[in-house]
Amino acid sequence: MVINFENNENLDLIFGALSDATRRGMLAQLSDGETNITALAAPYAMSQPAISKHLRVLERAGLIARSRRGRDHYIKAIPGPAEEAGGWIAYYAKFWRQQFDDVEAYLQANKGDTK
Amino acid sequence: MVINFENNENLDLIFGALSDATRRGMLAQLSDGETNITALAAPYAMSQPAISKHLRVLERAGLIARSRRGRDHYIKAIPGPAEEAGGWIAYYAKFWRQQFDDVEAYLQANKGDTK
DNA sequence: AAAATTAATAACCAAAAGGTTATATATTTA
DNA sequence: TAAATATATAACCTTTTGGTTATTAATTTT
Repeated sequence: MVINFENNENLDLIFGALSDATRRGMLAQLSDGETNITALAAPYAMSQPAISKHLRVLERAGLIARSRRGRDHYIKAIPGPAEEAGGWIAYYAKFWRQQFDDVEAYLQANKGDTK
Repeated sequence: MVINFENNENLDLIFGALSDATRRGMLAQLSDGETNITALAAPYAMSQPAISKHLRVLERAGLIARSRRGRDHYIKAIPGPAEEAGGWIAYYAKFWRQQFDDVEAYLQANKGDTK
């Protein structure tokens, strides 16, 4: 199965969601396991609706799932989408790295040359 | 050396830069090597200033470098920052995946249980 | 020297992002 | 049942983003 990275709208949402420190912090916190929103919000000096919006962004990107138990909403991380985004980076970074190192090697090899 | 992922403003810029399909397309194209801006812009149905702005975003994120030869600007990808962002994902995805699979395994194990 | 090409910059616009306060809804606790 | 708690939604505001056209600057080609 070849991954189709081109024109993938999911990647817009996933990378967009990851581009904010508050949301990355929430995801980091979720590496300890499922939490309710109040606990997730605790570290941030912002209003409750702001937290709610950040969670919607993460949800829309498919990075989290929500389940309700009474009045509490429990949030957990879903690994798939982030892995997909990580895959995009890993795929292309290999090529960039290759060229980068090639140029380095070339410069190194021709270091003592006269003009 | 332990990487400090917390409160890393670079990640804002890097993930933000990666959240747009045009910019991802440019980076993908740069996996073939250095190109001038005209060639880089060719696939996109947008004005030249728009291209210029996308390149500034990539540059600000540290994802590309520019060198001038005459009137041409040549662009190449710099692998480091993207690798850093990939590292962030890889680091946390491991935890998310672990929990995700643990829950799966639990549900599987208790499949036939009566209430 | 004039025309063409490559790219940046300025000024503008609409939509999206990230925040706020006020209010509503559901559930739990006292 | 009344109060407290957990969360969402609505309405609003400011800044950022992604695009445009018009213009400018530098270089190359004719």
